[in-house]
Amino acid sequence: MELFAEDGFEATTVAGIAGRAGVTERTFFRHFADKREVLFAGEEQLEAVFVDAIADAPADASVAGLLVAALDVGGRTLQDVRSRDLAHVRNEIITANEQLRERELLKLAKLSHAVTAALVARGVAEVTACLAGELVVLVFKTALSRWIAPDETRDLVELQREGLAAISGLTRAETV
Amino acid sequence: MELFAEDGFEATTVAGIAGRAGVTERTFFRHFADKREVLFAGEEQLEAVFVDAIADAPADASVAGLLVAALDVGGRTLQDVRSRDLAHVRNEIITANEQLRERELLKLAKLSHAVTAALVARGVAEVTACLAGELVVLVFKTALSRWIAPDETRDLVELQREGLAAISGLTRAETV
DNA sequence: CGCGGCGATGTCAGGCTATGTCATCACTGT
DNA sequence: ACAGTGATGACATAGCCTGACATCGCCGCG
Repeated sequence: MELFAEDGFEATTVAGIAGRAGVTERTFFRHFADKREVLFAGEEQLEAVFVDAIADAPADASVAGLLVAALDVGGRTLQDVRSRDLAHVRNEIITANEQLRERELLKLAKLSHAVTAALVARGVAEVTACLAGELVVLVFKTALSRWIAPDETRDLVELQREGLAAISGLTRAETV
Repeated sequence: MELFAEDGFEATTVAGIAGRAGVTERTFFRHFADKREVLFAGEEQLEAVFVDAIADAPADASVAGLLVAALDVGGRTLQDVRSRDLAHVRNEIITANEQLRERELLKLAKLSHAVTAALVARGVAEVTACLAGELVVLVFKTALSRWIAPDETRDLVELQREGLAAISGLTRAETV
């Protein structure tokens, strides 16, 4: 993170990172699949939080209820584990580089896929679950990008609920 | 495409592609930014179609109307320019490789961004436009993945309308 | 205590992607 | 004929990533 913030992602070499960490380049690649992965360590854990929230929801919950549950627990967890400042720096690095943006999108897609699978496991129809999975991630990432804004004071969970409501409005209008 | 389908994306080298095309490796990189980009040539044109559809919509169209307009024109264009068979092969190659999936996500994100910008240009509020842009792409890609299925007989445009309606149902339920 | 397995790391070699630089060549308008 | 322009080839090189093998410290076991 230090090197990326200093020189930018592309200008930083793996050799440089390894050197700063006091290991060899080869060792670096034993810990991270590739250079970008450094910024996405622990992503599977967040995934697990979303999945568990869906699995642990009340048996009589509606699909929409499951979405809200996943978002609430997921949003709260992220807030706890990562400070807004750190999230902001990380975000600066990522948005400054296309390769990293790409990787982030992949991670979000995986999250979406995991949520979909969790919904299917609860008996939600395939197509619905797929759309719902996408929706959860859409709301999550949109809220996240607003949450890290310096002048934003609202809660991540609150922002997520707002986003969901906005989508509801958009799509309700469209069917008229 | 031939080489990718034969040996897979990773196994094919740029030297191989260039050789098959009768040019040097260096020349390959003058035409494509990187190895993945081969499969995404002409993506900006699709983007333009969506953007133009929004720009050219009736002045009194609602936001939801703009979304439908973009999806209808975009979906129809893709159907015309790319056969289902070709789209299927291309899709097989892409989904088989994570790097390519990554790149596709980036392209879709750019499409989303372009749609958002087009909406903003028509006076739609920033936040709404952003969500709507994501929504358009979500519906587009979901419909696309269903359209290329071998047993699917429906129209791409039809599938898009269906997806939009499904989302509407999902989010309407959630606000209750 | 000595020993062998095991996991993490270092070392070395090498392939592939991607870029910079310079030369060449065909084409074009004057 | 000539200079300009754009596409290509030839060459060199940095940097990413992987495979194969050696090394070292730790731990349990006899």
